[in-house]
Amino acid sequence: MRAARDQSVVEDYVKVIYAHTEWQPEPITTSVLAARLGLAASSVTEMVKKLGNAGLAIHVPYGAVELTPEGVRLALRMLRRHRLIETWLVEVFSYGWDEVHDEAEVLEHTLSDRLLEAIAEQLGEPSRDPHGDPIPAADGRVSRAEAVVLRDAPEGSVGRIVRISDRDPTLLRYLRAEAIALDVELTVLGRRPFGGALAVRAGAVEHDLGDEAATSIWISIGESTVTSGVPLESS
Amino acid sequence: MRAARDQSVVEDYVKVIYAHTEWQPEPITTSVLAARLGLAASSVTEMVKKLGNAGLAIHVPYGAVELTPEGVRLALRMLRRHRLIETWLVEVFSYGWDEVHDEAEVLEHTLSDRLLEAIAEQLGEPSRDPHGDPIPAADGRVSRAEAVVLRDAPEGSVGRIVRISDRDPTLLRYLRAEAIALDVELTVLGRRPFGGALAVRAGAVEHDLGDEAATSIWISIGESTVTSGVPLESS
DNA sequence: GGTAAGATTTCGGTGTGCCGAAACTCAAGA
DNA sequence: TCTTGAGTTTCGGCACACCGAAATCTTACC
Repeated sequence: MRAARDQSVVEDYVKVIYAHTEWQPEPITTSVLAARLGLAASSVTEMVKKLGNAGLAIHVPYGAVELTPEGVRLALRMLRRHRLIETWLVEVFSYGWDEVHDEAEVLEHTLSDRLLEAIAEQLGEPSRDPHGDPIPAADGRVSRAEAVVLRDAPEGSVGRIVRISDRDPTLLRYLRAEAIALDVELTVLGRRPFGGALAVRAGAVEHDLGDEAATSIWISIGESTVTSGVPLESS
Repeated sequence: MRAARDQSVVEDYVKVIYAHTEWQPEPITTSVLAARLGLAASSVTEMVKKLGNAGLAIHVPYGAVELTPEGVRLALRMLRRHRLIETWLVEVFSYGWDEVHDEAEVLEHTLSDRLLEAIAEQLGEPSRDPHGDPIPAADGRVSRAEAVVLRDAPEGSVGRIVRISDRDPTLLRYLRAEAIALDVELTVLGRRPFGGALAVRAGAVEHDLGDEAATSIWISIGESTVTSGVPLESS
């Protein structure tokens, strides 16, 4: 009976489904979802069916998985929690930005709303987390810089780093050591031949970035901002 | 597989077993344990057997349940977590002492050691929680005031309130409204006839306390302190 | 010492989320 | 159009902590 009220599995699925479309448009497939969650594909198929019954997701068999508005609301709630907690750990407890993910992964499911909102207030309702990901407001609104992933940025373009994916802590440590951080201005110099590294200039220093780095860094070429979101009410 | 590494059920059992002997000597029975945990007696019997196999408890069938040194270590660790979290919620987030229990009950299982110790440091390593319960040190030592439960205090005795059980939030709110709090000096005036209320004086005010209150308040009639505990190392 | 009441354990069974293997679907290329 | 293999779902099964009912043990009292 314990798991009956343990919402956290559902929360994880929904969060990952949503996050997948946050910086690119393709909806997620069950196998990618399985890989992200570290589960067998068969488990995910079953669970996605349950999400469907719960009104959180829509899944055409053999097709992609998409969230209902209800699912989006829950996902935004979880993303708000995750990112507020990450920010809090960095600001209040001096965690490194490469050290916050695992702790947030657990706490996002267990802090009460009351405590979470108290923390948000102490932090002054921040709008982005230490990696540049937007923190949804309590009402579900999200505002983020319009951005392209570095790999797809045209040669010669100049932009400000607005997001660095937190998927790989090793990469985060490397980037920090190289002084590649949020809000740093980057110039895309060009790509080395034969699918090689991407050459960029950050400040006065030039770097050759591998594919993992080039797909983890997002730059904003301009100052436009996108606002979206679904009200959180019934979550 | 999720529950395989979910230690929190074990942690709850061990914590309750230990807490039962914290302020009185009788070891706990499976039925009392079941009542405290809100579970069926049969479930507890089974789980206690597993605690035995795990080397955390000793249970002679049909007898009481006692912790091994290993079990005590885990229990102290959990009590430290629970009570530090309660203290933290009161100090940093202005929770009322009647509001902290449920949140702590969840978070004690989910905060990392790193975060917990950071919190302890911010609080200045407190030695007792908002209800007067001792907070075990990180090394497992416990120091608490020697105390008797109010119901058993001899008539005429004078003592300082050193602990108020947090089991019933309603009672806590009532006591707060009556200005009966930690460190208040209490005089036991006597018992009303026929198992009636216990009359006490707190400051200048007299109160008639029912049995629930009289078994929830502990007073120290002297200044002696008891230190105990088992090193926490391998927990 | 026997016995009944109460406490405790055993037993069969449940829901949940997970897994691997087998069966199935679909789309791309021949 | 047919084939094929990658991707997906179905199926049988597992571990876990739990439950109620039935069986068993203990203890207190006669």
